[in-house]
Parts: sequence; C-alpha cells; structure tokens
Amino acid sequence: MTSKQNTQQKILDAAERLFADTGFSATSLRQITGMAEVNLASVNYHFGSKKELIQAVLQRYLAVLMPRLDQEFSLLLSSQKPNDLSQVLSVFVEPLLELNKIQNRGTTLFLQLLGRGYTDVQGHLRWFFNHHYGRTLDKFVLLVQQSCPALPASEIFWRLHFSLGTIVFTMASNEALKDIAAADFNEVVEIDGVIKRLIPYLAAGIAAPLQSD
Amino acid sequence: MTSKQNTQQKILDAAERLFADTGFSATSLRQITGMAEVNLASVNYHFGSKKELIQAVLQRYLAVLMPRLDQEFSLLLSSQKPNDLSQVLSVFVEPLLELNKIQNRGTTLFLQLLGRGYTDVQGHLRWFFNHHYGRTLDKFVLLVQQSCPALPASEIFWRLHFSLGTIVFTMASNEALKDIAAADFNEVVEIDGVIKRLIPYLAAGIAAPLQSD
DNA sequence: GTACATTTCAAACAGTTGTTTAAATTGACT
DNA sequence: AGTCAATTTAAACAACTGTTTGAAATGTAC
Repeated sequence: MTSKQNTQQKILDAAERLFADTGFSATSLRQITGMAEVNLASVNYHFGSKKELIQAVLQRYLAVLMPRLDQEFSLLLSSQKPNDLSQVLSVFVEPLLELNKIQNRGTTLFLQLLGRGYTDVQGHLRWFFNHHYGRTLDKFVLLVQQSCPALPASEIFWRLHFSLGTIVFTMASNEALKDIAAADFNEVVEIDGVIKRLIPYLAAGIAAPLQSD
Repeated sequence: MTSKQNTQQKILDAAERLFADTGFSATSLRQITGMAEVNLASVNYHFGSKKELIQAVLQRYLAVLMPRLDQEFSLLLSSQKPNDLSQVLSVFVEPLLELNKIQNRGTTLFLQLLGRGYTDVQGHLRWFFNHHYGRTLDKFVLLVQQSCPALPASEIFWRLHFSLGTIVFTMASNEALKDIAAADFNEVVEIDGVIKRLIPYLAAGIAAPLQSD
C-alpha cells in the first residue's frame, strides 16, 4: 500500500522534492507536512529540527554514493600510471546514475539538492559534508593532480571549484535549462545527457594550458 | 560629510552589502535599515517594495556595465574575421573591473549579486535582466558562435550555461574561496586575479572538442 | 512667518516561520 | 482485559517577515 509507508519516509519524500524545487530555506515545514499528509509536529518529533531533516534528506543519497565513489577512487589510485582526466571524471557517471535505483529521478533530485546545499545555506551542510566525506574528496583531488602534473596545486584548487560551480549551478537550474533546450533546439535532454555533456567541458577546462603572463 | 548622503544611497549601500553576503531573501529590510541607520519605512517610501529595491541595487551596476559591453560586442562583430574565443571573453575584464569606480569593491559586489540573482530568486530578476539587456546578450552569443564554428548552436547553449554556473558560483562563494586559497596555498588573490584565472578555464571548456559517441 | 510638499518616524498590521506543549490515539505485549 | 510506550494530533507559542498608517519633523518658496 502506498499510503501505509511510515511517516518518516513520507516526510523525506515530500521534503526532497520541495527542497530540490525551491531550495531549503524557501520551503516551509508546513508545505512539507502538507504534501506528505502528516501532522506538522511530526517533523520535529522524528527528525528533531528542520536542519536535521535537511541533513537526513541528503544523507539518504550520500550514504550510497560516497562509499561507491571512494572505492572507485581507491581503485584508480592503486594503478601505477597516472590516469587520463576524462577517465577520472567519468568515475562519477555510473554511481550518480545508480541513484535512480533509490528513488524515481534520484540522480536529478540529488544533484539539485547538492546545488541547493551550496547556494542556499553556507554553514551546517558544508561542515556536515566535509566531516563525513572529506577523506573521499581528498582522494579525488589527488587523482586530478596526478593526471595534470603540469598544473600547480593552487591552480587545480581554483579550477576544481570552478567546476563545482558548473555542476551545482547546472543542476540547480536543471529544469529551466531543459525547458529552454526543448523550446529553442527541439532537444529532449535527460539527466544522463547533461552529465555526459559536462565531462568534456570540465575536462578541457581543468586541463587548460596556463596563461603566459 | 559621509553621514550627510541622502537616505536612498545609504539604503542602496547597505542593501548591496547584505544582499551580496547572505542573499536577497535571507536579508530582511530591518537588517538593511539598521545598517543604513534609517527608518524601516523609508525603503517602501523610496523604492516601493523589497523587490524593487533589489532591482535598483543591481541596476546601479548594470546601467554602467551593459552599455559598455554592448559597445565592445558591436565593435568585435563589425570586424570581418571571426575572433578568438579568449579575445571575446576578455572583453568582459576591463568593464567589470571598472565597476570599482562606482563603489569600493564594486566588481566583487556586483558579481556576487549576479550570483545571488541566479540562485536566490527565479522569477522577477531573470525577467528584468532579459527585458532590459537581452539584445546585448544576443550579440555575445553570436560572437561565441562565430569563434566556434565547429560547435552546433545547442552545444554552445549548454556550454555557455555551464560557464555562467562557474562565474556565478565562484563569485557567490568568493570570500570563502579567497580564505581557503590564503590558508592552504599562501596566496592572496584579488578579484582581478580570479577573473584572469577564469578566462583560460572558460575558453578551454567552451571550445572543447565534441565527444565521439 | 505662513503655506505647502517632502521626508522621517514610531507604531501597528496581517501574515509567516520553526518549535513546543499536553492531550488523544495507536500499537504491542502480558 | 489492562499496562506501558510510541506516535499522532490540534493548539498555541514567540519570533520574525514586508507593508501600511497617520502624525511629527524638516525643507522650500512666497
């Protein structure tokens, strides 16, 4: 029975949709409990606070995604030769697309939430993420450094953040971009299409030659 | 006298700082009027509403920047040969940096506000911008298409939005990035340093070869 | 100085927010 | 049946939001 799932899950499902669509702070608990058809107070009862609900929504995906990524990174690091940058970036594709198994449109929802996490709130989510998954991120940075030996570490730092901006922004405005692409170019682009368009763009940007001056 | 500037300007100055730091919707009129040391009601008296105040804050920069960009774009379009992509992108540098003449840290503030405009609100700012400056933007897109004749228009559309994401995100988290760069790499990076790092990254990404599959 | 328009001000408005409370309901186990 | 804990519920809480009001203050022109 679809109506017999427990309250916590109904809240998480409604929350992630609303959070992804309109952002964390713009979504009220009354909207969430209204869509989930549960009582307002149940959010605080089951999750403690809105802040903790936000973290729980993200954690549902991160708990699956990050260990997989960590494993793939370790595998690439153990190979002797430095890896091609496109290969390193392509590691993200499959684990991200498998988030669709957790939930309908899981990949899209997660990436939108990630975007919201960076643009909406500054504090607690960044800490939450670094605290839980900082080690995994370090492996990824190391891989990129190995595949771009000509670039100083500081330049890689900046370019990876440039790339994070691309991803986060693209996913946050994903719906709008899809609509424009459909209207202006008669293109139907799904989330995997966007991801595969991103790889060559990001790879070229990160590995761009240093300017002379 | 610094304290004798009129109320409107005091409101605009305070508003742009708070908007840039914490976003439009997260900034309350009471914060703004508190920092500006004016009465709460004066915002509605002078600007009508918070929405119109946001537009006025952006307009102070856009009214200077966009005509300059439009002029530069027209100049490049009138040259017979297609222009190098890096040249096209470099057109932004000087006009952006001249925003520092309008205000202390004007360039940084404007770019942060631009970022907030895309991540914070969806509706009225996008309309406001397209309505006032859509023609100028079209010229820029045309220039990019001319300098990348191998890329289909739809691909350029996606890649320009990827690039917008980079810019917007980088500027929104500019302060945090500067701090990290200073702590981890002993680097002092000002806004013009960030802009000049962006150009080769963006140029390489936009002009990246199409993937085969 | 009188008249008039512009601007400032404190106060209140109606609406929303996240959170808490205490009573009512449900469930499981004896 | 009865007991106890887990859960749900409606109501209220205090704090905050953007906006409006009408009186007070200020500036300007005659």
